[in-house]
Amino acid sequence: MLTPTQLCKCLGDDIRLSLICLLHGQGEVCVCDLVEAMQAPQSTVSRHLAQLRQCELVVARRQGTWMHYQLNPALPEWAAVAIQALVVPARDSLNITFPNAACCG
Amino acid sequence: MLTPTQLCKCLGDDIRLSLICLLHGQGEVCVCDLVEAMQAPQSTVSRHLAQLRQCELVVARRQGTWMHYQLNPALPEWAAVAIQALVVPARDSLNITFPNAACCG
DNA sequence: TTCATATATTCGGAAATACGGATATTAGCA
DNA sequence: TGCTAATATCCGTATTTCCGAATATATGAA
Repeated sequence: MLTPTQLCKCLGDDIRLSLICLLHGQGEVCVCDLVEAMQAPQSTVSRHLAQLRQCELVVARRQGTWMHYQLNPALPEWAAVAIQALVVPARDSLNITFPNAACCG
Repeated sequence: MLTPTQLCKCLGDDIRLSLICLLHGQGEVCVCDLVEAMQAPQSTVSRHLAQLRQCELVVARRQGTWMHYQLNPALPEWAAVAIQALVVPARDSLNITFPNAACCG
């Protein structure tokens, strides 16, 4: 089960926190969009997504060859509150911009 | 200035998060009490306190040979909210118990 | 001064984490 | 089947973080 220390470790990385920002309030997002938004190698993004999955901060759904990620809708209340508090300032400091197009329609 | 990533990095360690829990809602606490509560070497506790100071999560006040730490009362609002959300579950998962005595009266 | 106490810093080594190219896996399609 | 696209995993390396004994610093008291 998710502990506060684990949550903080997970969010204490620019790439992972950016991914959480991209997913927050967005419903499902496809990996290719996340890779494009991050401008980082695909293996790097995938590795960080795996870590977020491992901590159960996000959940994935396969649709054909695509994977759609979203924030885990069943987060513990305290975790949802903490994430909510962090996302707004993180969007600023990390300069998050959502890619305008969906790669997988 | 404190960024969300920095805050999370700081809190993503059992010792540092425990220190924050010990300070939260306690006013000032002396280092010797923190060392006793943590049951960790003095140099370890001091090093982590320095990191928390560096991020401005805590502030210190010298009184003679003693140092008194407290949560930075001027934290950005979002940081205060995030910490508040984390402290309660952290007290459970980290098994925080405040030492009954003050070493420095 | 000198000593004792409280705390901070240094430092070398161990452990954990991050990286990204290469490769493996999975699914759809011809 | 065989091919392609999307994603995940592997693996050697580089970087970061953590540890705690030893040492340094700062303060008060004798």
